[in-house]
Amino acid sequence: MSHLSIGQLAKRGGVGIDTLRYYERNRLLSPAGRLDSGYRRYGEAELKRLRFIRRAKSLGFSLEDIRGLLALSDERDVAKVRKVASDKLDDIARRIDELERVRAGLNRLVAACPGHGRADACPILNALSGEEAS
Amino acid sequence: MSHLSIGQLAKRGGVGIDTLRYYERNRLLSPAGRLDSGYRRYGEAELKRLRFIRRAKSLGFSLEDIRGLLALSDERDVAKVRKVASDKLDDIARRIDELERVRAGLNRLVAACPGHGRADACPILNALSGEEAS
DNA sequence: CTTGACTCTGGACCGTGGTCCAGAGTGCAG
DNA sequence: CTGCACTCTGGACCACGGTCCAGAGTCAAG
Repeated sequence: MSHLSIGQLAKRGGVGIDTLRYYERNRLLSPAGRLDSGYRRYGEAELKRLRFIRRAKSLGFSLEDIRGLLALSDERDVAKVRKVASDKLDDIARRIDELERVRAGLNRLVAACPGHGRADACPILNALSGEEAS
Repeated sequence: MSHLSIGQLAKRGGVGIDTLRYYERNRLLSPAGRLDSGYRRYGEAELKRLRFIRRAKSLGFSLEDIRGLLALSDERDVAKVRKVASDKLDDIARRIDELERVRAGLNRLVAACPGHGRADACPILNALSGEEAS
């Protein structure tokens, strides 16, 4: 059952050993057991859990989010899982909107800047130091 | 010329006193001078520079970017200013693309999840713990 | 048995952008 | 002159997600 050392799990999960110990400290992933020596032992369940964590992270969930998702998954609470995912989606949408807003403003400035000539005529510098609101 | 105390500059710039001292430590904004007591004194130039910093920050520039922009502005190097802004625009576009990618993936999962029923049938949990790549 | 690779622990450190603290000194209004 | 608000310094601390370290102990192949 628990046939993986921490190094082997790290390799199979594509993370560093320190990351696994960090996850353990932060109650995301604990070893299935320990040898008498204190060496951690992991099994297939832990590998699956580690992959869950990695996938969720790549979808933009924080480790705290993931701790919640794992708990909901253990409780098999589909409605709450959906809510967490849906909230994260809103969060991502907000971040995109904000970046789009910034992009539009900056794009306008870059487009208006000839890239040469007097500094006084550079719309970028003017917008940054200028009197009027951006 | 240097009629502003740190507290007054902080108020007029909309930042905290500690932020000004932090900017000074990080070579972004230094006082115009000091009183014999060691109290910092700022003038209009520093207020303008502070507003420049705040505007640039709101456009997504890091403090390190801003340090560069301020130097370029002092050198009146319009071409380089334009390049920095243009690079930042690329950076923002990349971040937006990445978020869009994540949003699409998560959106697909949320849309497919009925929000009730067996946990085994929840596409979100399945995607996170599942065997196939997301 | 030896050797080399692995693992253990607790704690320090990274970058980013500040924020907060104690203890001492200063500026200004009344 | 008193009192209170302000400012000074150096350093610690926050979140986030790890990464790295020393010094000691362990495992497994040869």
